[in-house]
Amino acid sequence: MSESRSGISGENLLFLTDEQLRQGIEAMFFAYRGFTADPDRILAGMAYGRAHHRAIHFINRAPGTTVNNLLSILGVTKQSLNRVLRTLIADGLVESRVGQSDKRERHLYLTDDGRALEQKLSDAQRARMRAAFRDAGPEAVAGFRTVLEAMMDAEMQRTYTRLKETGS
Amino acid sequence: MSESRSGISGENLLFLTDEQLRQGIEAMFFAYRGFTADPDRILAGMAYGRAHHRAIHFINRAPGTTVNNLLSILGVTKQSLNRVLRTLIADGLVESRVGQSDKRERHLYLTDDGRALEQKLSDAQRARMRAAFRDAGPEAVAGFRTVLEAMMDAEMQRTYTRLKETGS
DNA sequence: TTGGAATGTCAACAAGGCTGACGTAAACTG
DNA sequence: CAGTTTACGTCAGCCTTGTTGACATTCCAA
Repeated sequence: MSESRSGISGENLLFLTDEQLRQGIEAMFFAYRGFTADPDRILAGMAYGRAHHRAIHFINRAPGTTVNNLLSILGVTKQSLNRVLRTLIADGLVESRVGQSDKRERHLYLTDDGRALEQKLSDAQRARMRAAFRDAGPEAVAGFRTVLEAMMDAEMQRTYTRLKETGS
Repeated sequence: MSESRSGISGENLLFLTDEQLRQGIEAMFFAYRGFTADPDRILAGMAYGRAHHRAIHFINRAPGTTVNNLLSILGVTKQSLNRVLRTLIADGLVESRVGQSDKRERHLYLTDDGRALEQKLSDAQRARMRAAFRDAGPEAVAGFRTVLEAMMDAEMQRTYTRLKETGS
């Protein structure tokens, strides 16, 4: 099950060696640390953490999203999300509007302050991503995205694609 | 600073637009969830969490590593790591041997039980990685690794490379 | 022999997950 | 219209995993 399987079939499968997979695993681990490092540093000063960043990111990405929708994107419980949203709303970074057609729903929007923080955080995160993309080149970037997409749960893959199409 | 910069230079820089970067960011977010999902599920049953998995992984990867070395790989405080190590040692998954040349140091090894758990966890994680690699193909995998490496902090890049060379 | 390094441990705390229970208002449904 | 379901909020309590600060021990090295 965890045997090396080099060069047994027609194509070259050396990239599927356990050693290669392990390197991929470690690359994910170390890279994710870098990925979150810059926004984390900014947030450390304030009373916010990574969870706030995620909420702000996806509210900005899909303005007017409902709480339930955000919940399914973030993959946490409503209690967990609520704790974060409560502080963001209290601090005037997020606005929660009662739905028009369905008044049970709350639609979430960033305020001007919220957008300002979002900019600051994603500028920092994008700067690193941009440097990495530039260093690696367009073909490496395409491969990067292909592998990441294949690594997602099926449901998250759909969410990711939906967001991608909404974006541009 | 966060302006789109498409097609201004000689080469095609469309892959560096803010929209592309944002998609990269979201891909990392969703993929990392998938990346940790399988081991997390296994660990949920036991009294262990992701921190235990990480410790076990790197002790297996570099048997005999000192606590300090592990600390710098994992990037947490000694108190945090110690809490994890203590339970692993108490449960007989990790063995801590006093150093021979320097008796202040503790060298860490997996026991047979520890190796068994490591196998179980990394089998699960590798299965997903293998499927993703296979779907994406060798060139995408190469790109994936190039971008991830460029995304790491410089220090982690060195750690990653050192481990990589030790491995094979 | 003394200072500093490596390690371990105690205490306290915070972020951010989780479950369970409960309440309210709105919408849906028979 | 009555009853059920849905969306959301909230309280209480728990867990893991991170943090600081303080302090003890052991041992190497100047």
